[in-house]
Amino acid sequence: MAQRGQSDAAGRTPRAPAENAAEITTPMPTINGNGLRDRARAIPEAAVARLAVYLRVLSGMREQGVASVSSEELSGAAGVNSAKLRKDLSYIGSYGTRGVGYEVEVLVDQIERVLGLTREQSVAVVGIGNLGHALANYGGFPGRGFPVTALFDVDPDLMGVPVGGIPVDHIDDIPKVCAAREVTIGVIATPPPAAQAVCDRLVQAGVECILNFAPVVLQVPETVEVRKVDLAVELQILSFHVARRADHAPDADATPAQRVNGNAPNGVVVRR
Amino acid sequence: MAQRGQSDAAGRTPRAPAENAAEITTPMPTINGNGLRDRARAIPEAAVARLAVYLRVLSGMREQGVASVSSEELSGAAGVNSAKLRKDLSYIGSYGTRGVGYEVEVLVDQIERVLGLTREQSVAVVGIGNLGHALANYGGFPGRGFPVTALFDVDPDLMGVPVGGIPVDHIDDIPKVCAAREVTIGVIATPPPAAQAVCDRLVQAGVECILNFAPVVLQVPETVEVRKVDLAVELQILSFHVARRADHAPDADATPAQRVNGNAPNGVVVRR
DNA sequence: AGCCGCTTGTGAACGCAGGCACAAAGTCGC
DNA sequence: GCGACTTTGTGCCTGCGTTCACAAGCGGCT
Ligand SMILES: NC(=O)c1ccc[n+]([C@@H]2O[C@H](COP(=O)([O-])OP(=O)(O)OC[C@H]3O[C@@H](n4cnc5c(N)ncnc54)[C@H](O)[C@@H]3O)[C@@H](O)[C@H]2O)c1
Ligand SMILES: NC(=O)c1ccc[n+]([C@@H]2O[C@H](COP(=O)([O-])OP(=O)(O)OC[C@H]3O[C@@H](n4cnc5c(N)ncnc54)[C@H](O)[C@@H]3O)[C@@H](O)[C@H]2O)c1
Repeated sequence: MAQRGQSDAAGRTPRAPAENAAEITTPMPTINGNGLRDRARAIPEAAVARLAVYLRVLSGMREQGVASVSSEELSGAAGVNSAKLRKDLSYIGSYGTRGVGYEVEVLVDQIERVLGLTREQSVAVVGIGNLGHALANYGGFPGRGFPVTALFDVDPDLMGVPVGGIPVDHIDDIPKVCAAREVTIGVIATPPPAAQAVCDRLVQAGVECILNFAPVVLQVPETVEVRKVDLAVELQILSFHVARRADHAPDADATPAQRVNGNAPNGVVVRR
Repeated sequence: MAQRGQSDAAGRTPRAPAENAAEITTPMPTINGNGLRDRARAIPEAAVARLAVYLRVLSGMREQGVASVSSEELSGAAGVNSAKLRKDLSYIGSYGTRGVGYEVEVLVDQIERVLGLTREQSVAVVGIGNLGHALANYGGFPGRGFPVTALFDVDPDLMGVPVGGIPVDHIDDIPKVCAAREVTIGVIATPPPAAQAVCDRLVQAGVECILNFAPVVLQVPETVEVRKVDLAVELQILSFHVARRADHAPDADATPAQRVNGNAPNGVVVRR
């Protein structure tokens, strides 16, 4: 029960009910209009998420001097099925060598290309509280092509104070600062009531990608991409599994199917 | 293009390739063995994630004195399709009144029941650095039934220091402390290299639900549920959309399909 | 009291994503 | 240079999740 695929509900913040169909179900000629253009669009979002994971694993391998990997090795390290991995990679092209595997260097380059990481994406964080501080101080982003270049808040005490090396600006300066620093991604870490207003400001400043930590459903134009990180929801999903397990376990034969081949009943498994 | 469903790749950390089949494809009598028990298991995980969102929206409504909602209103506020909302709610039972809608109070209670929120889930955070501090200080968790009751780290300077009102313990005390405080959920906020070891300790201490912030694929027994929050991946997905857009935009008619019916064709929507 | 309109709950259809399994393809050994 | 082995790339099939659309059910209005 621990795993299952990994299709899941996630960050995407839906909005109008209609464009759903519009996005993918474009009447039909989805693939006709223009083969090339649709190539990029054709990569399933789930695959994109996994590509990002592969990229991290591959980067680690490259650092350790690994020159080439097979789909089996890479999929193992990334925690996915090898067929899925190959299919994911096939979305971005054919860069493997049959009978051998993939060149780490090549894969890294290609995935970076597809994910748009060849160009650095400048990030702005709005709401420099507990979470905002953590994000601003985090060293993992700049190293991966996402330099945090702007911080915003409304608290007068924070104005000009450098956090993680960057001074905090007032949110009124969002348009000016974002334009100057070519911010492409906005991160919202304000209290929930302020989130929508902050979002609107970012959008007005031309930011088209938003990562939202506030537990609020943001309303945005269709041109803007929002992803939501909702920790309370994550905990509740885990809680659901606890509850489910509680309903299952007491009942004698409830879990046989899983134990049969799932579970190393007595401890074991792991094998990391 | 901004939306689309919200099925996505997400937190689930896969592992062995097999239990997939075990989990859902139980030979067949999935629904036979026992109708009731399978009810709970039958709720799609994607639906569980949305239920958590509905719950938050409903809680807000209740606080504002709203007594009843229609599926249309609620789905609008939650940013989903109304049919999907109704189907999600139908997984947990029939608590609506045709022609009228749902009683807010009832829905809140029922969703809480299904998500296992009737019992408080005690949370432990491991790795009290930037992120760990933010989590420990966050007031949103206790209020939602997830009291943070234990903090762990290895840094001697942190031992005993209270963060968010709770003193930090050494990770060697994980078994003892987790047992005493009945921790059911473990949150990993350590550097990546330490994550697997910490995870193993938590599992050994009997924690069966883990929320992992370290960009690492954790290996766990099948009995343990892991969800991953990977901010770098989130940013990369956003980056992908920037790149995609760059490929699309210059091209004249790239977005017509979406605009055609993408935009709240019949007004509706928005109304925030 | 009965009818009308509104909203739920769900059956059925559709489409995407995942997984299996194999043919194509290229390499290495001899 | 040829054969056999290895691993990729992908066609096909299966199944979940989403959406549509409508019948059933309930309250209110006349
Ligand atoms: N801290 C966590 O671990 C955590 C966990 C889950 C969710 N969240 C969510 O993340 C968000 C931030 O959490 P936090 O703990 O950092 O909160 P916080 O209260 O510590 O910080 C919020 C910051 O936002 C600033 N702010 C307030 N209104 C603003 C506005 N209109 N424009 C710009 N800045 C504004 C405040 O001055 C403050 O610095 C909240 O929505 C919270 O629900 C936080
Ligand atoms: N800070 C962020 O915004 C952010 C963003 C994305 C991901 N992350 C990830 O979250 C994790 C934590 O990030 P952070 O910025 O808080 O790091 P940090 O370095 O600030 O804190 C890490 C903490 O873990 C403790 N630690 C180290 N080894 C440990 C061990 N074996 N057992 C227990 N504790 C141990 C350290 O003492 C330190 O207090 C990292 O894996 C990071 O990649 C953080």
